[in-house]
Parts: sequence; structure tokens; C-alpha cells
Amino acid sequence: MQTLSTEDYLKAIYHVSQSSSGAVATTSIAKQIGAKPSSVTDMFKKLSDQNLVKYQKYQGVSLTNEGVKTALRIIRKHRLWESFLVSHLNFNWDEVHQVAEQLEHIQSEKLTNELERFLDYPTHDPHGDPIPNRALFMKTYNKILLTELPVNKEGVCVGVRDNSSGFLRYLDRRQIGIGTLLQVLHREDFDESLHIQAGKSTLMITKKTAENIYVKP
Amino acid sequence: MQTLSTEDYLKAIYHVSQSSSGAVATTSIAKQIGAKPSSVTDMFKKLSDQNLVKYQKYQGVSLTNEGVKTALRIIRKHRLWESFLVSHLNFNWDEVHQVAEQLEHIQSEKLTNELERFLDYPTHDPHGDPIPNRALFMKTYNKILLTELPVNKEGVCVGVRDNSSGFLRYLDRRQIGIGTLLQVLHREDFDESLHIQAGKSTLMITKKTAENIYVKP
DNA sequence: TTAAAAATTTAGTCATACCTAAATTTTTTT
DNA sequence: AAAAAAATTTAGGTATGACTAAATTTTTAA
Repeated sequence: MQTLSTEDYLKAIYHVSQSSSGAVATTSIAKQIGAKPSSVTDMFKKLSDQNLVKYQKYQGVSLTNEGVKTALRIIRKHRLWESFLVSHLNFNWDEVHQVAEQLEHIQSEKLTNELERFLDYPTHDPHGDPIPNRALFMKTYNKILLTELPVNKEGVCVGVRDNSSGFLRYLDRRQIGIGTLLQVLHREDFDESLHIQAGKSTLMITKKTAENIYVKP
Repeated sequence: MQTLSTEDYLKAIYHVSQSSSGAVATTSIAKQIGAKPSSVTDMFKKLSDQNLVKYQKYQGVSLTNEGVKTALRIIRKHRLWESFLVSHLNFNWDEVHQVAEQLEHIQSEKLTNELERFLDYPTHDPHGDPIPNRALFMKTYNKILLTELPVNKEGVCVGVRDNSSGFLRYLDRRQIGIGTLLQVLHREDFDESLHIQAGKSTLMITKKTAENIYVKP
């Protein structure tokens, strides 16, 4: 049984290790968790004692099989709760994160599995991220960044890379959400901004925006 | 903002103060929380510093107005979650307590209020206990113990005093639940056991059982 | 009303999970 | 290949919330 804090660390290590290769560095977790590197070192030792990570001094950590499983169980709960909040409790996709961060620590297998049934076994959360099933398996589409979508080819928005409230609200205002049909009409050479068709409206977005939107061609 | 632990203490103090008069003793909270009396004394001091209780050395504590409000906010969440677990997630009334003990600490006013709306503003939880509304007001019926119901008068089961799994499962097996119509057919002078009509079946229950069932005449 | 019992508090520890400051190792730059 | 910079760890400290054992106060009983 983990403490709140060890769960947070495992999740953070999982996320960082997904978006980069090799061992996970102390500093990257410090940033993610919002703690000092020295505190992270302390925790790395504890996690290593519990065989949840492999830790070599000065070389960072990587999750063990048991560590990955624990992380996925938390991510499963997080994403199921986010789905519930949006589908039944009138939360917007930019509001769910903070509450799901709390709910993901609730310990009850029955609760998690019944919630999944109640939601009718969703495969993706409101941000388009895949939800691990009971066996901790998740389907990932082969999505690409909007910057990589060829001009004039259509794609469906299936997720975002930046999950911050600010970005999500910005997309809301531009009427872009999961499922929105997107098409790059023109790529500006000068500043790499894009003219796109989003649903029924045409608009201009910056390169920075485009590289935070995932599409399925 | 309270810690998990202070919330548990406030709730415990509230419950004990409801079922007895005067100040709440150190030992009674120690029993309720499952901690040693010395730990309880420590916490009484902390709660007193935060003006959540009035504390006099050797004389126990009583909740301040702010302490009562905090306790009721937690109880509100606890009972709403219990209702949700039973009504939507296939939990039995004897299974909900442990999970609700965790869920009651989730901090999000929007979550609580939306959950209440989703459940259509329930007034009582699965054990018949009243749920404080947004203004922390709760309706209590004038219920009596089954031992006090006059022979041959009918009453509806509206709650239980003992919320333990064991007792609730015992009632389940006897097909007694919230809303069951009860009638005392005969009171045995010898051991104070009761012959009762419960719904459509007749059965015998002990005094101990009867004094843990609340009825509305 | 005093002695015994029970309840409560104090004093001193412990584990968790954080911190700062200093030391050490690794990486990068010159 | 040194020197400088960056990353990481160690050492020592803090607050929380628990504990044990001993001291104190209150309550009960003789």
C-alpha cells in the first residue's frame, strides 16, 4: 500500500519516462512534483527500497514492472474520474484535473471497477488520453501533431499535449475539442503559423498551438 | 484548510457530542479515532489553536460554531458519496462506509454541489441519516428506537444506530431495510426479546437488535 | 475524607516528507 | 585535459501526527 506522496512520484516518473527516453532525472521529477531535488533523492531511495523503481546514484530512476503497474492503476483512476466529472457532473475539460488529482488516490478496487462500468467502459478521457482497462492495458491511436498533418489532408482532433487550463480554455473559445474535424488550409512559411478549417469555421493558429494538438489523419 | 487528520477529529467530536451531553472526553475520541489518549490531547491543542474547539485541560472539548460547520461539511460529503455508491455503483449499505471515509476528504465545492444535484438533492443517506444541504441544514425526523414502539403500533424503519457491517448484513438477511414497515407483535417480559412483523414476514429479534433500529411511528 | 482507580497530560521518540546549505559527482565548455 | 557549470547527493533541520512511559489531575469508592 502506497502513501499519497509515493503515488504522486510514481505517476510523475511514469509521465516523464513516456515523453523522454532513458532513465528519469532527479530534476525533471522535482519540476513535475514541485519539490526540491534533494527531496526527490530521498523519495527515490524509498521507492527503490520498495522495488518500485531501479535507482542508481547520480543516474536517475526507471520504473520496475511493479512500479509501472502501480502508476497505471493511478492513471486509470485519474482518467475514469475525469470522465465522470465531465460526463455527469457538468465539469469542463479544463476544470477536472485538480479534483481528479485527489480522487485518483481513493483506494477501492470495487469503486474503480464499478465507476468504469457506470461510464460504460470508456477508452479515452476528456482530453483524449487513453484509459487503462482492468488489466491495465490501453489502446493508443497512432496520432500525430497537427504540425505534421499534410496541407489539405483532414484529421480529427484526438487529444492535446498541453493539458493546462489556459490552453484548454483557449481551444474552447476557438471551438476546437476532441472530435473536431481539422484541416490545414495553408502553412505560412514566414512564421510557421497555420490557416486551418476547424469544424465549420476557418481560423489562424500559431505553430505553438499546433504542436500541442494531436490529430488522427 | 484542514488536514485529513483534523477533519477526522472534528467529525468524531461532532458524532460523540451528538450522542452525549456536555464536553467531549479525550478517551471517547481516542476510541472513536483509534488513537491513544495522548495523541488526542495533542490534537485537541491544535484544534483549539485554530478556534475549531473550546478546550479546557482535563475537561474535554466542545466544537465552536466554525468547528460545527467544518464537521457538517464533511458529513455532508460523506453521506452524499454513500448515497452515490449505493444508488449508482452497486454498493450495499454495509460496504459504503470505508470508501466514503476517503471520499469525504475530497476538496471541491463544485464537486459536492454537482454530486448533490446529480443525486437529485437527497435528504437521507442509505442508513437513514440526514444529509446536510448546501446551507448545512438537515431535516431530522422525530424517530424513536424500535424498543420504544408500543406493541401493535406500526412504524417505518428510518435508520439504524449501529452502522457496522455486521449489523447491517444481519438486517439484510432478515430483510429489514430503510422503509420496511415494522410492527411489534409481542414483547417477551423474560428477556425483552420482540416478536415483530417486518414487511410480510414475522420474526423474533433480541432487545439488542431492537435498540439499534430507528422507526418513525 | 482519604486512598485507589481512572482519566488526562507531559516529556521524550519515531517516521514521513519536506526543506536549506554544503559536498560530491557528472557534464559541458574552454 | 582542466576548469567551470550543472546536477545530484549528503547532512542536518522542521512540522505533522502518531507513539510509550511517567507524571498529574479528576473521579470513584472505601
